[in-house]
Amino acid sequence: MPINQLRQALHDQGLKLTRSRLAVLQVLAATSAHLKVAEVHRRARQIDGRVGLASVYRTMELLARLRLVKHVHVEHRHRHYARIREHHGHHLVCNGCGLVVEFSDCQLERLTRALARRTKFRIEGHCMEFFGQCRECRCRPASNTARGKRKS
Amino acid sequence: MPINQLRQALHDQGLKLTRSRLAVLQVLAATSAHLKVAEVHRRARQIDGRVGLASVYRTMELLARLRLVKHVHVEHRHRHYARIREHHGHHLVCNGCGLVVEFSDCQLERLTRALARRTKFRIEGHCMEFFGQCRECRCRPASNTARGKRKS
DNA sequence: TTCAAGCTGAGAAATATTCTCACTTGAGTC
DNA sequence: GACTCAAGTGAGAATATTTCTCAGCTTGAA
Ligand SMILES: [Zn+2]
Ligand SMILES: [Zn+2]
Ligand SMILES: [Zn+2]
Ligand SMILES: [Zn+2]
Repeated sequence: MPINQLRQALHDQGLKLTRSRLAVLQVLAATSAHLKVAEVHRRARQIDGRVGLASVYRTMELLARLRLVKHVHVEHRHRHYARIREHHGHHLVCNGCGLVVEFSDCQLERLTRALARRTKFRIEGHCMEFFGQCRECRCRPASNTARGKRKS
Repeated sequence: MPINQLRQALHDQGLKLTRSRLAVLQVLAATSAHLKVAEVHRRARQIDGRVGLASVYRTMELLARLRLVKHVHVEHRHRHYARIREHHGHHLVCNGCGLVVEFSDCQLERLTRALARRTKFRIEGHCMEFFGQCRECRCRPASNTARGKRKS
């Protein structure tokens, strides 16, 4: 999302484009892996040393509300986020290096309808994720720091 | 899963069927909603007052390893589990009362193959969940304690 | 420049989960 | 039943993550 469009989106809700938010956005723009909040914070500080952890939490929550990021359900104790670029995006996640590939052709409409009919639920949404090993991690199984990324 | 089959499954791994585990299993057998660990603990204590919280955590982890329960990705701060009955089960979750309906016809094989081809990932698994309102909660939107269940 | 929300960072607080350890128990063997 | 011992336990401490609080700072508009 271009920065001016974002500024507009924030403005529409009476929100400001602040130092901290800019730093976090730069961090997200520079990676294609999912990150835990503490890691976003660490990287944001390299851009602007004054950014506080609480603000990163607040910003990630805001970005999730604006649908610019999304939880990834890796089985860690902490929350991981990945960027969203596509409108109705789902994620394919590499268990080795954290690389995230997005796709939007989830083809779940038919399943949704069938389930709704069968269960009498009003279905309001779904989450779907795939996980595995990316090409790079598959070819280099010994190293667990592919792409120079540490665990995060 | 009948109790003797479970005893056998535990035995095969050198594990025991203990008081705490039995209490947790009874709790799970008695509900069709997803539960957070603290709630499983509360209910287990009604069956056997000596059950400790740590044991419930350990038991849920064990049951997840045995594929008898599974995480549900509700957006709370704590972990929720739901029973698994079907072999390759996915969950449809009611946001109102926590009711979980299981289904296994996920029809993702084709999508999996297409994604693998396109991204060069080796795909090792997926998670998929649907959420919405069950019939009962849809008809009674004012109350948030449908089925006498409190938040958990 | 001035102003008023909106935001901020720091640290405290709340909450969830894991760990530790001395004691207990389940289940096999006699 | 009594004996054995590894597996399991409960209590509470420890750890980790996330949220809250609040006095002061910033952003964006006038
Ligand atoms: Zn990888
Ligand atoms: Zn979808
Ligand atoms: Zn319901
Ligand atoms: Zn499936």
